[in-house]
Amino acid sequence: MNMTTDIYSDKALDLVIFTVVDEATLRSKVWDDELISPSYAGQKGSYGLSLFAVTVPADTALYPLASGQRVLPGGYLGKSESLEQASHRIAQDRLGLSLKTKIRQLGIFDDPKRDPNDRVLSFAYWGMVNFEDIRKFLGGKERVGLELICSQLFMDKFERENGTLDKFDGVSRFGNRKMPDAKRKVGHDKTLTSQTKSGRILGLDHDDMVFYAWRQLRHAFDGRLDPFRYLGINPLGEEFRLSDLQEFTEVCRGERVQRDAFRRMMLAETSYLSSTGRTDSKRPGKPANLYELSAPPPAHEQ
Amino acid sequence: MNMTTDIYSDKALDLVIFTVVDEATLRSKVWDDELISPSYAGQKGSYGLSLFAVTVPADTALYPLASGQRVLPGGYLGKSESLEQASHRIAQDRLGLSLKTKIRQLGIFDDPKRDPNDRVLSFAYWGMVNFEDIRKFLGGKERVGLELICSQLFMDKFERENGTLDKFDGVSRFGNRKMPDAKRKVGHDKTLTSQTKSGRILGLDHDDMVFYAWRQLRHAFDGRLDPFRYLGINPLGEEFRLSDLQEFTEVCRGERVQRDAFRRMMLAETSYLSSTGRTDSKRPGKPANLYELSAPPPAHEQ
DNA sequence: TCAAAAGTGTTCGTTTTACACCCATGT
DNA sequence: ACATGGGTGTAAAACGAACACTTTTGA
Repeated sequence: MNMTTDIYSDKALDLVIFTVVDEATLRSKVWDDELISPSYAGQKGSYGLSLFAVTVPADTALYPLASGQRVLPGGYLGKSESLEQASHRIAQDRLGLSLKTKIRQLGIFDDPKRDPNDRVLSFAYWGMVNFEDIRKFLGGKERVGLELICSQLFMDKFERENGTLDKFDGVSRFGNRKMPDAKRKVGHDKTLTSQTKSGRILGLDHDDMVFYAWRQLRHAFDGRLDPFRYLGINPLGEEFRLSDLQEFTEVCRGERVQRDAFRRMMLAETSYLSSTGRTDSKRPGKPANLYELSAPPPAHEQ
Repeated sequence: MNMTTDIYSDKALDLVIFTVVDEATLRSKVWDDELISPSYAGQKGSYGLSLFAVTVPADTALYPLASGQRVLPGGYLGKSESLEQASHRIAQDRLGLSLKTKIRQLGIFDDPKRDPNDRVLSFAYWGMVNFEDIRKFLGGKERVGLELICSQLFMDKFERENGTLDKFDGVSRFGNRKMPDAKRKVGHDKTLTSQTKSGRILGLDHDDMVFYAWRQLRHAFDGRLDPFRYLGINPLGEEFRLSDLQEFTEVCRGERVQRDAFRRMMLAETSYLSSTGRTDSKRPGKPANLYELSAPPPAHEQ
């Protein structure tokens, strides 16, 4: 616990902390519906797995431009700490969270923000935590909550409104990218919340931070490399169904994968999975083979 | 011309400015051999195209840790300017260069540097300029020079010493990445200059900046998207041979491409090239068809 | 006639995609 | 029996690497 009072008030860090949780767990473990946005109240249908980012209400004194809105947890850089250390301290101070997971630099955000009189540079960092690790710190005086980024239900809805998902290189509530049109000579076309009719979700420029952090998160799941080794977490537990891993992947990437193709890719020679030999029949249908990560995600070294 | 004296001395910007030039042009237009590193003096054989980064001697007063070494051009952030503006002003002040090209953020470098008593955060930016635009500012009181990153000759040499290039996902004087082994479950293995026997090239942590900027530069050339639209320059002139574009690509990526495959990819339906109908027979061999960019790189808007 | 570089045809193996079918369980 | 998801076979299509061959110029 670092009682840094000696801080640079012109150097802020904002954290995009992702977590993935299924609807059933969320409903049973989070009692305060206001902490989840959009709220589940009166919501029909099952969400399945959902990807969230941790948010807090904007401190009106510090962020006059964002009063009443929610923002990413942030803080100032201490004079005697590295950026990496600061990101861990801020997670600890603001959320109570001990980040054992790997955290990565996203970039510098230069937009006018917070006190408009004081120029503040904002360094964004991102990482993913297990839901269990953030769960107990939700709510409280700080009103720590979760903002939905993508879910199975969100993808269904998006598909109904915008046609098939495979025209997109990933969709989320914070924006998406259209696939290059094959005929057009230009690259991907991105759409952020600032350009949609529904408008911005968080205060300040934090929607952009979430969007770009999410774009980086997606990289954890391309190729056949172990995403959990990259992220430094193990959200699925000791052993899991392939379909669980698939759902996890789909929600993080904001796109659908074909079941048989996914299975074959994951079970290829070079895979990071190994069969445990056991099966699970807790759910309807044929019992599923269970798999585990060949190498556990390394503990985060400081 | 911005006479900013009001600066943040704890916020620095360093610029990785790439340029590509062929040996003949370099020899005929740069009279001072000391500005090119490694020097051409006594060098046999043709370099062909080469990729360089712009460097300056370290200011011993400002950078006691790097006295005698060369470093990237840099400067401090002004109180009234954005990071983007600062990067342009620094290019102007330090080099005389009007950056009309697009410049991109690379990241924050937090290492101890410059005055060891004063904590300085360094924001790295990168971009590519046409050789003609930087040429006239080489030399002078500031001793502006070029540091080789990759060239056809470098790749030849590397190939002789390390076996075939296709085990690597790009090679350069500032480091390389080995391809994932297909059997191994881990990702790419990178080697930076700090880990090689030849050791670091530039002072401070600027080798790392060059390496990571170069890794981003490589992205301009993957896929079938127009690299020059991405970079904001047009280094090949109005019309060019496909083999010129190929050499340019190879030197920037630090890897070889098969001639026929390259041709077919570039001339596919979705290409960013269009034939001008003219041919060029200035060089030996069959006259080459000339091509142009379907869309010119957009002028950089400030 | 030869070297040099441009440009094309064709093969072969791999990867991707799609679709269809079979399997094992609980109700 | 049948709904529900798990798991596999297979074939068409797309892609990529490799190789060999043809073409057109200057020397």
